Amino acid sequence: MCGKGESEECCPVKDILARFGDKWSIYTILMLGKQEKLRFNELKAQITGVSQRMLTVTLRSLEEDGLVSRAVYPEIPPRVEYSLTPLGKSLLLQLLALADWAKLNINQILEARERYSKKTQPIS
Amino acid sequence: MCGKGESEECCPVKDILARFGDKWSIYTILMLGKQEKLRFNELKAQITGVSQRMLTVTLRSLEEDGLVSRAVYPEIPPRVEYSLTPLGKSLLLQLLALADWAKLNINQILEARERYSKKTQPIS
DNA sequence: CGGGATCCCAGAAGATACTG
DNA sequence: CAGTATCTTCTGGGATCCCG
Repeated sequence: MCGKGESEECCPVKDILARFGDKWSIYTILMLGKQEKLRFNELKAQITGVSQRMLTVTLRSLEEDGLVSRAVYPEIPPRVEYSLTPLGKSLLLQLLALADWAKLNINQILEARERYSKKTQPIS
Repeated sequence: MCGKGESEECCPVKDILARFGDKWSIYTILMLGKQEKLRFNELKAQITGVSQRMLTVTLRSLEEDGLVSRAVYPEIPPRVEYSLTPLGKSLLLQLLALADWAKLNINQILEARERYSKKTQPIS
């Protein structure tokens, strides 16, 4: 059962989602899913608002979980390429399904939000 | 394309996930998926570590997005029952798929983490 | 070029107390 | 019982500087 005793152990979902439930991980995975191999600054350019620090942190975390692999080429100037591991690709499939759901239902959610704001703030 | 210009608009995924990508939303949805109808304190008891404030906030947010419905019974003492809306149930399906993925791959991830920690800290 | 290290702040979230 | 209000504490994440 979930949530009765040690929620961490019995419910890996929470643990897993705690990892890529942050601001940038999912984005990063989706980007790497589109293009197979990307260099640091290519990724940074595509993820729009991300700072280099957060991208570094995110990539490290994904690497730690075995979702992303990091290839360093000892050249001058240095080159580092990131790509999804097989595990990362299998997660990608789930995220794409979730993305499809989101695209399909975004309007319903936006409508619900409007209805909600009108219900709580019938002011003016 | 995602991430080139207005990432919010072109990628509803991010927006959606920003909503239930927090600490408790997914848990809450999974709980409501199991039991159909739950009162506030029942939920609170099952979600283990959640504070009553965070549960309130989470439920409000889910209600606002039309994922959860809230039924208030004007009794003494008051009773409030929460349940998933049809939209919430459709999301539940996605989350269950994600949960399955997590359960299936949690070991690989844990192994990857161990490998990583040994790679970076060969100390002692 | 691809980061690591440090500083700092806003906002998220916990604890506690009060209320209809 | 199911919240709201307030206070405090903690953490995510931006800015900046530096280094191989």
